[in-house]
Amino acid sequence: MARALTAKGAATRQRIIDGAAAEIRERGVLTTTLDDVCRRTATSKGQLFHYFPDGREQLLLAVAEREAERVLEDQQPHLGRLTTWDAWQAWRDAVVLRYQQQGMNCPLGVLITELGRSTPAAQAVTGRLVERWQYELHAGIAGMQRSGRIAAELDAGRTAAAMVAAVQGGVTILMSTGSSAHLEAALDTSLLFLRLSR
Amino acid sequence: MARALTAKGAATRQRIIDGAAAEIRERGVLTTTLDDVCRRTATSKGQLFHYFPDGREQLLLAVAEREAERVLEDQQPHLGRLTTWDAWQAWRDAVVLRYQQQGMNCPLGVLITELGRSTPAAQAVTGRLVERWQYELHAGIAGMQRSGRIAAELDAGRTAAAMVAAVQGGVTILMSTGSSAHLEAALDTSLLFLRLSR
DNA sequence: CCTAAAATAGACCCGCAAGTCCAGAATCCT
DNA sequence: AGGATTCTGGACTTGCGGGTCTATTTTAGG
Repeated sequence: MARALTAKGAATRQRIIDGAAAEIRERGVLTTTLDDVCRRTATSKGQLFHYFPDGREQLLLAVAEREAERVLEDQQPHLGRLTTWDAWQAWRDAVVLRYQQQGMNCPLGVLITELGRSTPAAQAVTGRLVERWQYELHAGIAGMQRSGRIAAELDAGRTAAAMVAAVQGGVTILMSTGSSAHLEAALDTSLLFLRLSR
Repeated sequence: MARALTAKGAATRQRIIDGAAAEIRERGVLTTTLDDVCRRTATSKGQLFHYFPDGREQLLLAVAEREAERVLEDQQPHLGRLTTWDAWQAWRDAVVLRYQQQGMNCPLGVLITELGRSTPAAQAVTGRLVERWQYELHAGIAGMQRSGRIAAELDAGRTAAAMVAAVQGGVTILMSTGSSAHLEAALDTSLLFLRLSR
């Protein structure tokens, strides 16, 4: 892809991704058409296929990558500094708040279910996200172990994996029921577990 | 729906649901067309719309209800008899096995994400499933508390909610990455938590 | 400036799949 | 038996949306 891209072109391309992401967040992947994206971003089909020659699928993948970034960004700066119990609590609150605000639309989740089956590229996006997320939690737990606030015997890697799963599940349930009760229970129970292990 | 339904008619209707469910399990909701279902179940468009006047959406909802039943059925008899640690372990193994076999296709999950946004009926299906699932786990925990194997102070309801979320998340990650590591970590950590609390 | 490349516009094509319709076969009921 | 009802088949319509094509405008840069 030795593609020449002027500043204006790059801006348009980004505008398309952002607009598509917003549209998807509001109305879902399935009901979002390329014409919708064009209307919203004040672009034309020509431009869309100019910047995404492989069409819809390529655009969705770009959106998925962007949304995956957001997932982690929105947990910062807490996620990167899980060195005290207060920090863990702040992180927990940030996660709950973020997903309560997003409500029942999880663009990333739907994108993955739509793309994941066919494209290995989409699977890679999810894989990397889960990996990074788990890595951050792992680092947090390990740090707390070093400072003696969590028992050293605890398997930090497995516990981090379990926490990622718990949050993911809480979000999924929030998505389909509208209630954040499960997400909160999952987070609180996870934190309680970390405390208990000591 | 004061609809007359002969025995033959009811059988055909069921055959359509089963065939659609199988097709969806194999190839996904998005790529399953009504013609696919007709071909597989040796029926015609006429029949399909005869039994599901509201078309595709109504059929998908019926399939979702059926799949929701399966989710709980496949965890039995373990889920109903969580009275010993061995039983919990057997349940854990059953869940892991079931989803490993299902692989990356979670018909229910995709059905919900496709239907959930629009239809409140689909939301109700999910809601009921989560509720019943959580109820069973709650009962199991409460029983273990009564027999003194789990600390009485533990909030059984919230813990059950957290476990449902954890399993759900593990399944979601299994779906998009193909690895059951997170599901297993989530289940094992949950059980460890129950044991630890004592 | 002037030219080549990139950006933009939007009309058009085309296939697919949901949904319609009607005719004919099987069945129920009394 | 026979009329009503339900069941079945499949050809047909229709709309939507992804993707193509070409003409025009804008920008880069020498």
